[in-house]
Amino acid sequence: MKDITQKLVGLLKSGYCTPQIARIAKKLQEPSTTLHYNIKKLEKEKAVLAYKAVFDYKKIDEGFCTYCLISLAPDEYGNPERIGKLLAQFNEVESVDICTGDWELVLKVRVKDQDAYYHFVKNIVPRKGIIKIISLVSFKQMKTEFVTLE
Amino acid sequence: MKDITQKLVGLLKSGYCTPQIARIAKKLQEPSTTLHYNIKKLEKEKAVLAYKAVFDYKKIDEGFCTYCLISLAPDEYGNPERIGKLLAQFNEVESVDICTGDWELVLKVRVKDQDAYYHFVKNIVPRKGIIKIISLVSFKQMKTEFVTLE
DNA sequence: AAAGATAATTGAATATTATTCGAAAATTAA
DNA sequence: TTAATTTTCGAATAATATTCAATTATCTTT
Repeated sequence: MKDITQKLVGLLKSGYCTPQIARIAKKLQEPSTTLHYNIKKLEKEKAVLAYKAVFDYKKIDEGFCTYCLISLAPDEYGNPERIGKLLAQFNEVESVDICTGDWELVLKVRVKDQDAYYHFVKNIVPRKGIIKIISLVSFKQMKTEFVTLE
Repeated sequence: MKDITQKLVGLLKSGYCTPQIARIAKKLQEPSTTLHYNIKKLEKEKAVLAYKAVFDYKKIDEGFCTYCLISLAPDEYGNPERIGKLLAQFNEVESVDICTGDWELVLKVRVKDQDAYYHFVKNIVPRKGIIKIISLVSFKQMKTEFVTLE
């Protein structure tokens, strides 16, 4: 049997979706052509970056979620974006922010379990420029990507 | 003129989208009916919570983003979910996690600017049960919701 | 204020796309 | 091995997005 699921999840995680114009039109009581026009405008302005799926990550083997607070070496202060860009490339990384304060980078990371996270931190993160990492492990996700769980 | 944009953004932020089966079918070189079946299966299993838009938040007046680390009072340790649930209800809150360590709650918050954030923290967060809040302000978002910026 | 330019709204027609259905193949259970 | 269940997939249909052209509204310039 083909296992399409993995590929499917991979695509839907960051794209390959589209707005439901007819449903929105009904909801807002406006002609669908008007909504079509307004949606295309948002897209043209690049206010919309993507249309995507939000998952119950436990069910797609990404149940272990952490916030990763990263301190950079002083010689990296100049361009935290270098390391940020590097970390953004990993599929396990949901978000990368360059922040104020003691931790110059904040990541949100999703992996299968603690072992996978250990592997992530051990092999992937300790690149030169990173001085210290604090991991805040999520026990329970109550809201994600503006979507409330349960 | 109707200002549909606000309502539109509100809906697309957490739903009212759908997968593009034909496009996925072409990409994966599979019949669209097979993909349809597999997508419906994911939905039935509730592995998919929603289909939604990801925005360039600067362009929809939510350019100010922070991570909010919250310490709870000892008498709230028993059910951090009470406060979590409460905070999850705000539109400004992208995510709520119950975490290990010094901060029992971690929020991701999006508002227009620093003033709006001050208002959020001042009026909304200081509910009984919350002892301390640390705000990590994002200077630059390099990746959000699995979508890379730029 | 007026005139012209630009942007937004909308219905009708068309093009795409999702969905249903049924049959066959594959997998799993007994 | 057989029976039950799940998955694949083509053909037909239903639903939806998109294009187009005309009208209305808004903004700009004088």
